[in-house]
Amino acid sequence: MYLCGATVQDTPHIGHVRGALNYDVLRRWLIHNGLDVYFVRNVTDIDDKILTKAAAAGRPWWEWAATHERQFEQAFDSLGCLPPSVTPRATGHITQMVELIERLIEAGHAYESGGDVYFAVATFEDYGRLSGQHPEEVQQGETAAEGKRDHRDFTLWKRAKPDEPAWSTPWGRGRPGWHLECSAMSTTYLGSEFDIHGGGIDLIFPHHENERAQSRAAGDAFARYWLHNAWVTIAGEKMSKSLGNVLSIPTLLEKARAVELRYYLIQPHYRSTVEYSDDALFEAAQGYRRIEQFLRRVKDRAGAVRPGTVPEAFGAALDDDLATPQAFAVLHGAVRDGNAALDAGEHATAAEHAAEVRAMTGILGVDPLAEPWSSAAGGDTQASSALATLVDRILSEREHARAQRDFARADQLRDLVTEAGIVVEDTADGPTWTLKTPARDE
RNA sequence: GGCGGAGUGGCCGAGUGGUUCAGGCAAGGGCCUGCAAAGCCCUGUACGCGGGUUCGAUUCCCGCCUCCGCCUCCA
Repeated sequence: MYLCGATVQDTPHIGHVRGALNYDVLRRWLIHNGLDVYFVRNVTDIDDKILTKAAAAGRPWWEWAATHERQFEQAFDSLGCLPPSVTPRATGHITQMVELIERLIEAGHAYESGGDVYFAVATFEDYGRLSGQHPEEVQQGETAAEGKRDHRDFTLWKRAKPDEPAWSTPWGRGRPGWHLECSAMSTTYLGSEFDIHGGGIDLIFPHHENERAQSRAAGDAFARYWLHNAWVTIAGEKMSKSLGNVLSIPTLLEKARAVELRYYLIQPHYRSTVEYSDDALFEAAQGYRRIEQFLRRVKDRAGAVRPGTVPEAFGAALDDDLATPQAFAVLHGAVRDGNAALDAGEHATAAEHAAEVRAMTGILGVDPLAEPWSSAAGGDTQASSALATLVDRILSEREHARAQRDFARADQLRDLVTEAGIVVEDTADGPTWTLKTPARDE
């Protein structure tokens, strides 16, 4: 799989992460099915915007890129994305790009013009096939370059301007065009033909159309399947700096736990627009806590829970174009049935459902009992053993009081721990307690 | 101008020619509980508007309205 990763020009936002999460779920599902998934997520670390922003900040462009690359990596990691098999940077693959351009020029699909190299769109009959665009109808960009033979032609290599980073090539010094980078990096690691190429819906045209044109014109079969995830919008609009509605990951992680944010973003179908709202995020978090709670109940009352097998319906859902909404419905069904079994005192049945729940949440990357969430939660929802002993003692006192029907005393003791942020539950097997999960506005 | 997506019950969010059809959150009622909490059960009868096809349409066809995206190196 090849995923068009970030142009590391700014802080990652919820949209970047949404795409990454969709492909992470797909990847986990493929791995679960026994496939050997080689996952490439590239980094575009040379680009106009990086140069502009770095210059504005008075920093070297490479430092600017490295700083933001780190931020993206942290964002992906914090949300539980499996690390890619490889994370190629554009600047590390100039050699492969130059080779690809040479092949295209040789085949008559590209031409050099004043130090720039362009792809000749008219030489590739299949142009427009991926995006459904009719080349003759495409609006001409504002920056129509002078050296182009045809306004639809796009840049493979740009001649260096003074003071810009540049690499030496047979056509002079310059830097790569964006579309070219992905063609070169994907085939370098995945071969001339590979299975899945993903990215955001905006990349269909022109980015992916151009990638496909270049690579196929050069003789590579290229991607067999294309996946495009939809946007996260805010108040019905796409996020953008100019609207001032960009939701950065650090900001969001103040509102909800990382696993809850992940849960929120993978629940809708990847091709549906997610209309972000705090309320919707909090609702999703509530839904997640129900699952978390169920596993905790089972663990407390029926012992350790290991991941089991996934229900057939769950797999059928994911096999159908990654239908996560239906998959979640199956998951919730298992939680409900498991809870019911627990209420009925059927611990073995409850444990079976819990095992299914762990298997399913594992594929979705939100298993509360698996890394990284099990340990990440440690600081917040678990207490040190000394304090745990204290709470147990207090609750034990309360049980004595209850046994003697001294409910005033019992409630007093419960209030004591409740005020400390502990939630007490009385079950058929005795009382259990847990630290209160931080809720909204807290 | 070209290409594409969307309008579903209080909210989020699936889906389909008809009978139960999601699922979650919230709400109301019930069970359980000393009281709670958690959990379980029940309830709501929705599909932008106007036509058409059909025994029957939210789902198919036609028209319309509204919103959004891409064609500017933005996931």
